[in-house]
Amino acid sequence: MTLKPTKTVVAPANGTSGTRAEPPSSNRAARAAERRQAIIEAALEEFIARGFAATRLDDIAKRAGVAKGTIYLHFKDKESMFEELVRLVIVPVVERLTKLPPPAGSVRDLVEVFASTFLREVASTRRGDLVRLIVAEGPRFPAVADFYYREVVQRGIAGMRALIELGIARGEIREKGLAKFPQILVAPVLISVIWQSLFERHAPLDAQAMLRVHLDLIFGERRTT
Amino acid sequence: MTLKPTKTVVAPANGTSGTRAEPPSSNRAARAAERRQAIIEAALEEFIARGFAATRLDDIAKRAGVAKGTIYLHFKDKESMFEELVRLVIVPVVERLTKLPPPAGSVRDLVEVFASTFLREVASTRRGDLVRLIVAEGPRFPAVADFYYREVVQRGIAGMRALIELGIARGEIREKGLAKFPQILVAPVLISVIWQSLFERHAPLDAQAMLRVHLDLIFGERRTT
DNA sequence: TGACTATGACTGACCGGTCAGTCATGAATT
DNA sequence: AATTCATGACTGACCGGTCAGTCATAGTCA
Repeated sequence: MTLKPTKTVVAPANGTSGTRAEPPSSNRAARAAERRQAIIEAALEEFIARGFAATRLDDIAKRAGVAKGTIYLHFKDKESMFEELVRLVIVPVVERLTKLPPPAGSVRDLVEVFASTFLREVASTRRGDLVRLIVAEGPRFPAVADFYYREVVQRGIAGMRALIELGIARGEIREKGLAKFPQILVAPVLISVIWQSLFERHAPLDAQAMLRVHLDLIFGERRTT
Repeated sequence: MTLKPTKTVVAPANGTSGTRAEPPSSNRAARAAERRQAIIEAALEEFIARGFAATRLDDIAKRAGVAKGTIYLHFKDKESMFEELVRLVIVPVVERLTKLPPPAGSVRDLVEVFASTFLREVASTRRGDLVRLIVAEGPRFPAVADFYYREVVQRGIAGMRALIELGIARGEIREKGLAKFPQILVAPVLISVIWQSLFERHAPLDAQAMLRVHLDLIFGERRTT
């Protein structure tokens, strides 16, 4: 025990209490929650950058500004930490997207709003890499793949199908077969996400523009009478 | 390897030695090549199943029926082995696909033949998982990502674009914007590959059928008049 | 309020297993 | 005999997980 690490000075003030400049939030539970959050963010960052197997808990701890042991106060082990992490990040996004659609306007507009939101919220953020991470680690984490399928894919497909059927009923969509493969609707968005994280530096892709072209394919050329 | 105490067979002179021996490859170079091939296949299998970091060289060796040291007679280390592996698997596929298109028939037929071949040759084989592997490990192996971009993606995009422009010129394709985003053309195929390796067990996907619907979108409903 | 104690969040040195890479040994080939 | 190839026991670095000890904080009492 030679040096006393600075510890307390780390946290950026939460700015709640004006009088006291208290770097660490005072309350114990609050501090714990903060640390937990820091661990989650650090872990996400590291897992995305290195993949599950190559990520070192020491690095997560260092990035989170926490000792390694602390991680084990919040998570059982590396594996369940990873699984829980995915849930923690996905759930709020799904919730956001779920309660999005205001049932008005043309189907095309609906889809466009939806997909654009997705692009903005997911494709161009850290969450985009999370999708890649799931693709990468899914086969080795059935629990993660299952969860992702149930919470995201299945719902997404169902929603898309409903929209497509509506579009067909209203005569906006000509291609009937599309209802059997809603995947086609989102394929370019997915491709954008993967493209960006792999080839952005070779050839950046204008995801929004690509999406528009794709929707033109499905709904016919922009018919803004 | 119960090898007969045979001789070389490489003999320059006429067959002084027995004209025997090929069940177990006799020639030394041939045997080495065989082992190399076995290592490559085993490694591919393991890397696909576990990812780069989690793959053990001991397992590769065991699967290849070879001692670990032997691997190092053929590859510098784990990392360059992985990179070389990707090249070794991709190159022949690219060659096959490159020399495929016989320039005849409608553009739609051309595209359909091409994509179907791709589905058959890639999506439903071990090579499909290789695509997922590249997506997974790409960010950590710039060399692999670069190679893949140059050899596969760039060429593929260029080829698709040429086809699309031809289709537009011939009036088969209405949507002009497609030429700017050839990615859209192959998006469903890529999605198929990823879908199969992640969700096959939840909900198998008829890739060929999906492809047909997608092509209907682009070329208009089957117009076999 | 101030002093004293109990709590448990947090730490980080440590342990044990794992695994990439090496190399002395022996076998096969020339 | 000399050379080339293959082997697998071995080494040492690395890393997930542990736990005895520390100390800020909350609780208790006067």
